This record gives sequence, structure tokens and C-alpha cells, in this order.
Amino acid sequence: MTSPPLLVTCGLPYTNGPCHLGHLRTYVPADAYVRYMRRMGEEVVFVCGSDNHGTPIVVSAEEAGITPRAMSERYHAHFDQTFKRMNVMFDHFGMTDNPANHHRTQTIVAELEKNGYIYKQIVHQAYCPKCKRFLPDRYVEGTCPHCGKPARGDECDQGCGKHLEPGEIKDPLCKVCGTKAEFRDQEHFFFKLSEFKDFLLPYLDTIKGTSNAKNYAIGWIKDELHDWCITRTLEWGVKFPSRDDLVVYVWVDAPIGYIAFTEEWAKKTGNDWKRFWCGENRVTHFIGGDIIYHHGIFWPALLKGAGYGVPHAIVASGMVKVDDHKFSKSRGYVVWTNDDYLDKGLPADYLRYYLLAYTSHTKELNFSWKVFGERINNEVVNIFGNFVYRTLYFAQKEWEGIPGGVVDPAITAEIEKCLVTVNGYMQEYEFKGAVDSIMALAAFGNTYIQTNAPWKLIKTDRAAAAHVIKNCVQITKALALLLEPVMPMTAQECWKQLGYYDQVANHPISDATHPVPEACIKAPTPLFVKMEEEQVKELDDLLQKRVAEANKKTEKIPMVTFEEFQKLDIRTGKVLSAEPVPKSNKLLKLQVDIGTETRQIVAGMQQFYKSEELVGKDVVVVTNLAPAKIFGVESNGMVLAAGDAASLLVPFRPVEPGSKIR
RNA sequence: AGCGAGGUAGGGUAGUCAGGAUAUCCCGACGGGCUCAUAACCCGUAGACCGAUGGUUCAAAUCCAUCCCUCGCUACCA
Repeated sequence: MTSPPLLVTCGLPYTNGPCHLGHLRTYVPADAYVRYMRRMGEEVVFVCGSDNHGTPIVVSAEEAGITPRAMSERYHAHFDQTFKRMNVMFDHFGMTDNPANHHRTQTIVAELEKNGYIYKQIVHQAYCPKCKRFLPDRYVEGTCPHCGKPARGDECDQGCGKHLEPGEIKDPLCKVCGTKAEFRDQEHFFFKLSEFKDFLLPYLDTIKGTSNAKNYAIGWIKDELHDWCITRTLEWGVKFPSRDDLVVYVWVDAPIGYIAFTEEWAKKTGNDWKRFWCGENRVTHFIGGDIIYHHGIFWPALLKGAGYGVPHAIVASGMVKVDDHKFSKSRGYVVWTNDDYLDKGLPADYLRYYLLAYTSHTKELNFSWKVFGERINNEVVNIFGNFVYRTLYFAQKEWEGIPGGVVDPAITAEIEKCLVTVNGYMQEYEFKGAVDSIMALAAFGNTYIQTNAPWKLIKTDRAAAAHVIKNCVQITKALALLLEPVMPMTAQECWKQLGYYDQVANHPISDATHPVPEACIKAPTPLFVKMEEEQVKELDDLLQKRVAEANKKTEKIPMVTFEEFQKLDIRTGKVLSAEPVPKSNKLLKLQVDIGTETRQIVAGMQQFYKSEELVGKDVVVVTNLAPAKIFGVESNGMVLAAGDAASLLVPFRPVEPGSKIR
């Protein structure tokens, strides 16, 4: 029985910003994987597309004074071009706003409804009277109903981390204009995710891909699964069937895009998309580690509920750091694919190599220009490039091409050993291991030519020298084939220099042990150009400059007027008692005498003070801070303290509790 | 807070499930040799209290317990 064809997808780039290194961390390995599997004789289709829906794009488009569609098309074209420049070659790169996806999404939602997985419910939703629109998800800020901390519309981001359904948030404010939002009743549709627990557990147990994705998803399943509200009140998006006032949540139509893009590809090429999506399949999703939940839980449940096949594998890449700092556009720790790399004339192959060879696919990748330059020069240029060049240079000089004769079985065995090792790593999505093994073969080549020294041998035994070079040429051929998934442009150039006129990408990797025929070749040129120290420094300086500029911006703290300051009621108080808040490591519950009354205040200073140390101390309290529940304990004010170790501010000379601070 | 993934020389890694002796390999640093090549290769040197503490054991990077730190879920995110 033959396996079903492979369908490989990448997480969809969102069309409100340009392509950066973080994107490539997922796309380059996916492309290498696809290329490799094709060289191994697999039927592979590789699809992706841009993610166009959701509120952030509406807001960005409004700011830019264009329509969301125009905004999406702009970045869609940008990603499409950038991927091509990086030689990430999708068979199809679609848009989630295209008709195929509107159709597929509506079909799937209808199927879910028919199968009883969707129900209606009235929710109280935040509405901004000033902007005259409902405020979805992240465009509402307020207080978490669970822990009382500041939260966003869809998630308690600073407190307990719980997911919030629309309408749950307290004291909602419009993020755009800051107006107090109202609640309005609205009919929404929910997906019964909770019913899929029994399906998901055994399914996730057998899912292929990287362990980080699998473990993370299983961890979530063990907890309770909540139903998902899958509609939003927005103009931009895929309309919910028979409801003109609602669109589906972007996380519904975005993954369905994978199917729609397959359909578009199938239509273009005369194939049947159902082979990939119905029944047993080998759908493999390459994603960033931040969206495992959606791909490991929500998406398989959606597919299952609508009667489609479920994903075969989820491959989640680790995140990217820049110069040991968290990747951040606003802080300047970012590397733009075009501006910072390709437009500087740097070859796509170098970056592809670096991304694949730096560390394990699931681990964090810490980018730095210095290490980039070092590794390119030492590994790619010196070891790999030098071996190929010295081999072909010598062959051309002495024999005007590839000499005749047979390849040593020991050399063939070494190549075969390498093929097996590389395959083992590729099957496990361990791209670093695969690249290291390829480089080890190049190093083996260098050692072999070195110890056999054909340049000496040729003075006494021309045939023996030819035999050594014949072997080196064979290793070069193997390297070109193996390198193609990693550095396609270079591999093709190497292939050409070996005297072939066709595409290396059209050959199976197993050709690596097929002998290179005796032939004339042209004088070779080095495959790579070294990274100059100055060039590396220039690139690094640019990054440092951007970080410095970003720092300046963030240092600017806005001024407050005297009137605004006066709104704060700050007084002295005396701590009457202090006890730890149950189940919390950091919180203390304080009773503080502020003159007119005794206030209960929760303060995050358990790790810095013992209860006895605090009782009787005079402290400084903001008394008119809005009350909040923290860990279920009401807090009516804030005790002022300085720095990370919470050094308490205390009166210099004794004062009565309740003295106003001015 | 919870749940996941991590923490091994300057960087990157192997080893951890199935405990054994000087902790692997690659890059970088230093010294020497060799030289067909954008140089590689060979020989040698330095560099790791294997995140911390405690426990089990004749023996712990590995097993157990507790804790610390980083990252993700959780702005700008793949």
C-alpha cells in the first residue's frame, strides 16, 4: 500500500507588516523539508497563503487610509515576493480573503452546524458609542473577572492568563479611543470544542511532528476545554452563513485557508484536493511555537466535526531572539528579510544555511551578525566551498575535466552512510542534525584529499592521482544533491560545475552514488564569497542603531498636568497586620490604618518582607486607587515601594496616619 | 498562578528514558607542522564545579524531592 501524498503547509503570515527573520524560522525549514522529501521520491504539495482577516488589519488599514483588502494585497504581494527571493517555493500562495476560502469556510461552518457542533447564545458584548462599533477581542481593555487584574478582551494578559469569552470582561474601555464601552446584547455562535476531548486525547497521542507541539497540546486537553465563540461583529471577514451582520472569527477561516489553497492549487494543476484532506492523509503543518494551541486542538476538532481528515503532523519551530534579546519590533530587535538582508546583496542561501544549521528546530534561535559571519565563512565557505573548488580546480587543470575510472567502494560506502544519517534526521525534523551530517561529509572529503595528496601523487603515479580525484568528484556530486534542500542556488551552481546541464532538483538523492561520467568541464569558480569583517560590522551597526533609536523612543514618558497629579490621593498609613494570601507566593494581605479608616490592601512583597517586619511600620498609600480583587482578595489601595526588591517608602519623621502627601 | 519547552566550556550540541571510570562532537581561542586550494588537514594546549540544594546508590549530567532562571501560551509575533 502506498502512503497518501504529503501536503505541507506553513503558518499564514498576517498581512499587516513585513517579513522578518521570525517568519523565515518556520518557512525555510518547511521549504527544505519539502525539497528533501521530493528528492526522496515523495509526492509533495506545498501550500501557504496570507492571513487577511481580523480587527488589527481593519485598524491598520484605517490608519493608512486604504481598504482592508488593499492593505492585504499590499502585504500579500510583499510576502509572495520575499518568499521567492528566499527560494521558499510554494506550489500555491493564496489569500484567505479570496473566494475559494470564503466558500470553503462557509461550507465547513454549515457542515458543523448540520452535525450539531454549533449553537447560538446571547452575549453581552462591549460596544464603543464613540467609534460606533462592537469591540472585539483585543480592542477592549478592562478588568479580569477572575483575578481583578487589567486584562484584554480575549485574555487576562497580566493576571491569571485565563481565556475570556466576549462579554466576560469588566469595566471595558475602547482601546482605540479610550471611551468607556457599553455592553450590548448580541447573538453569537459557539463551537462545541468541549465535546472533542475524547477524540483529541487518543488523536494527539499518535500525532507526528515535533514533541513540543504534541506535549503542549496534550497538556491543554487534560484541562477542561471551553467552547469557542466563533463569530465577530465586523464588516471585514468571511460572513457567517445567512448572517450579514456577523463574520467568523479569524482563527476559523485562517486554517481553513490551508484547504482552500489546496483547492486553488488543484484547480490550477488539474488535481483533486480531496486526496489531501479527506480520510487518511499526510497533512503536515509547519508553524511557530506560539500557535500550537490553535493547530493542535481547535483545528483538528474543527476538521473532525466537519467530517474532514485530521492533520498528520505538526512541526513547531522555536522562537527567534536577536542579540540575546526577545524579538521585538518596537525595541528594535528585529531583522527584516528585505531591508536588512536581501537588499544588502546577501545571498538567500547563507541565511537558509544559518537558520537550518544553528540549533535544533524546536529550540530558541539566538541571531547575531557576528556568529552569522563566522559560521558562513568557516563552515560554508572554508570547509564546503573549498573542498568543491580544490577538487574541481585540480581535475580541470590536470585532466581538463572529470577523469575516468571507478569510484572506490569505501567512498561509496561513506556517501551511503551519510545519506542514511541525513534521512534519519530529516524524518525527525532535526534539520540541524541533517546539515551537520552534510558538512561532515564535506569535512571527510577534505581529510580524504589531504591524506591522499593527489598533487604529490601526480608526480609519480598519474593514474593513482586520477583515482583520488575521481573519488573527490563523487563526494562533490553527493554534496550537491544533499545540499539542494538547504542551499538550492549553490547546489545548482555546484551541479553545473560538475558538468551537468540539467537541474539538480530533478534528481533523486540516491543519485549520489551514481558515478559521474568522464567529461570535460570548464574551470570552476569558487561557490561562495566570504563575508568581510567590515560587512558584518556594518550590518551589526545598523541593528545597534535601530535598537538605540527604539530605546530613545520608549524612554519618553508622557507628561502629566498638575491637575492630573492632584487626582491621586496619597496618604501615610500604619500597617496593623500582614499575612500571606493563600496559594500565592508573592502576595501579602495588609490591614492599614489610614487615619479615617482601616483599609485592606494586597501587596506583592511576600518574598521581601516577613509579616512581623511590616506590622507597626508607617507606609505610603495611594488611597483612591480603584478596588481590585487579587487572588480572590479585595485590595483597596496601593502601598508604595521602589525598585524590583520593593523597598518601602516610609516617612522621614513620624506623622499621623492619614497625613496627606503633597 | 497554571500548563508546556528548555538550562551541559565563549557559541552550538551529544549523552538523560534503560545510572558506571579522563562528559561527546562542531565552531571559536592559543601553539606547532604541512601547503593543490578563498585554504584545508594533522598534532598539541587552554576552557564545563553538567542551573541550585538535598536525597537514593559502591557509583549521578543521568533516578527522586525541593527550588531558581529563560522562553512560549500572554502587546508589537512565525
